[in-house]
Amino acid sequence: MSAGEGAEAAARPTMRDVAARAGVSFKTVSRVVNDEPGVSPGLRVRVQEAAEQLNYRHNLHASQLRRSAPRTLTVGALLQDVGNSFSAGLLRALENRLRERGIAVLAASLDEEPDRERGLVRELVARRVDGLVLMPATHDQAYLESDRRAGMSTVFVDRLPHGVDADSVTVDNAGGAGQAARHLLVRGHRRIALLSDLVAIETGGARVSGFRDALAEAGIDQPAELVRHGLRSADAAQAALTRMLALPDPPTAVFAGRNELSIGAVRALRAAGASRGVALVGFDDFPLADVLEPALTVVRQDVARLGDEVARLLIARLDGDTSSSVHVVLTPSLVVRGSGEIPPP
Amino acid sequence: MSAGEGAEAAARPTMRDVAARAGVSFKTVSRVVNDEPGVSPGLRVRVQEAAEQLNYRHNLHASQLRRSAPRTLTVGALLQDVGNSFSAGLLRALENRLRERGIAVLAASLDEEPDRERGLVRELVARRVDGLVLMPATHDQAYLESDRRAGMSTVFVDRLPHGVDADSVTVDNAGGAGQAARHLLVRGHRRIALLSDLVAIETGGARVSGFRDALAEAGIDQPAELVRHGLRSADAAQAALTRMLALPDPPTAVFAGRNELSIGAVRALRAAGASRGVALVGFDDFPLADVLEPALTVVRQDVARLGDEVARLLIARLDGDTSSSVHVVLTPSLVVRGSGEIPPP
DNA sequence: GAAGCGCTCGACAACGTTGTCGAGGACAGT
DNA sequence: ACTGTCCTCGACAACGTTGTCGAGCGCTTC
Repeated sequence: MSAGEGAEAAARPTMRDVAARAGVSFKTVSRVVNDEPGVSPGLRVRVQEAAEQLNYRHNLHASQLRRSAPRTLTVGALLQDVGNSFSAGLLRALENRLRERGIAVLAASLDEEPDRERGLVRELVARRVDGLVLMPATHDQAYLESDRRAGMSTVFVDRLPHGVDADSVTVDNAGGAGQAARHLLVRGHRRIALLSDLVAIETGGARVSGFRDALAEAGIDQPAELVRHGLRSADAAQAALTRMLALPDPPTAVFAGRNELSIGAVRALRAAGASRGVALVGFDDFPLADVLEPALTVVRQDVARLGDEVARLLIARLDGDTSSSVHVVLTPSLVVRGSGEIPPP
Repeated sequence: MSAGEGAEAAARPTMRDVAARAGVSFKTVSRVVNDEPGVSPGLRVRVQEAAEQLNYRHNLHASQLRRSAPRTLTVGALLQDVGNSFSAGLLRALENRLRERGIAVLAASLDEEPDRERGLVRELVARRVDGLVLMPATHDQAYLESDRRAGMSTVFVDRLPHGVDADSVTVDNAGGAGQAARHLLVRGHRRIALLSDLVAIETGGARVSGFRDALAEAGIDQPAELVRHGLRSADAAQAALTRMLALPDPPTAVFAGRNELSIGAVRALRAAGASRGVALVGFDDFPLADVLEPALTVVRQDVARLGDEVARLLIARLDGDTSSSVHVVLTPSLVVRGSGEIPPP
């Protein structure tokens, strides 16, 4: 209709077009665009005006292709699920630190699917990201080796690397779960239910073993009826705990290994009218934990801190730090709010 | 130490390297990598083996540069804050739909800062994203015009475009707030407090006017002491409502214009011991709204649906749809849970 | 006033890939 | 056996940019 044949997008102007309009060579345009020295002030403004008039936009792909030290100023963040509060908070913290350096973040979710991880890594490598932040869904990341050698910096987050020697920032899951267990034990609880996601997920497994080790130290052998693994959702946790509460000898306390499972547990206790009778400690804090009744006692991981550490390590690697791998372990803290301090009957 | 001078990253193999190893021309490698016809089966596997052995990785930047219909298969998502549940849920929904098409998402947060929006758009354009999903922080997006003409598809989300003719997917904020108001009115409330974020934020403004219009229709003139704008956080909302509850003639119901403000309101009511005495309706659902006591009645926006619609429109544009702009408006729904059904004293 | 220096600017190659075109060989039809 | 057609494959240019190098000019220095 208006311009040409309708759908045709006007071709973007290049440095050559700007050069023609300003009456200089396109190399001079390159110098101006990149703020390089060696252009007289008068010419510089003439070029800038020409660029402005033509709506010239620098092409980072062409630039990156030619540069001697190629940098896409892009990193990938492969997280468990960018929609959940843990991954989302982490992503946000990463963004804050990386943006200061002009680095953009390609974000994607893995949903605990190993194939998805491998496929997305391939894509990110094809896009030549400078770095990768990985919350792995696979159990062996040896496949990353060749791309790391080719210059892709990698930092693992929340879970340790396996089969590859890379930096990581994790949380002491076993220690945190142990804290939770002892918190309940000192208050006299002996029948404590354990709700857990897949133990194959590293963090979940560590929480389970940290928890059970603490019980074992106290000489308690947890019966199978009070343990449920493989709970993938709040609904599953709710159902599992509801069944336990109906046992002849129900638990007097509950430990939920992940925030969604805590929510399921709260619902189950609520439905059974046991909110104030059964103690509950969750792993992972979440926005409204303090306005529940009773307010939820949790083991909190500092997500912002986690993201900061990851960004710090990644930036150091991008800046050429080739020292040996660093493994930062953050200690989670127990936030006492009420639900975990309910005594046994 | 081990290889060369330490920090030196091994240069990545190119199609030429693969070609040399397979004993073919590099153009043949290109054909194999892109699954183009015209290569005999035998040669094809020989090339694939050579690529495998050298850990060859396709370079999307070089590819995109040369292609006649350049596509980076990347879109930008500029949202309010990728760390909050609304933006994060939206991002996740977008990702689901876009990944099916092999499109990656560059995500960033605007924090309601106009300069940040303009700067990030510049960056995304320099990266030649195929499309842009924008939850604008500016009040005029005319600056997008030239880039849109140059082929960047744009879909607005949550807020309408201004100064530019682009698709949008929004929620009927005024209608939703009106629903909330009428819900309280039919139960007999007359003194209803209004907690709102900056009215300059489009969605917030629409909610405020929808709410006040509904009150006006019922012949109610809301006194200034029951209205607070510019509340940027849960704490601010809590403080504001706490003051209102201390009035000689306190509100019998509260409408909170955003989920964080609802949380502040819950805390204020809790602290004043008024949880069961003052009705509360919030705008925006959030994960634990149903386990509060009383459970929170909210106006819910379907975030997944929002993301789906945005992705659908964006993909259509990427596929060359040049029909005139579409403005999808989703109707939010009132989720009745208890807090909004408390009668006036 | 000649030599030398420093600054500005442009010509050209190169980055890794895809698009175009044509060479060469196998095969079918006459 | 000859022509024509199809298929496979390679040579080369081009995408938009940066790196290298050298030409041209004005200025200082002895």
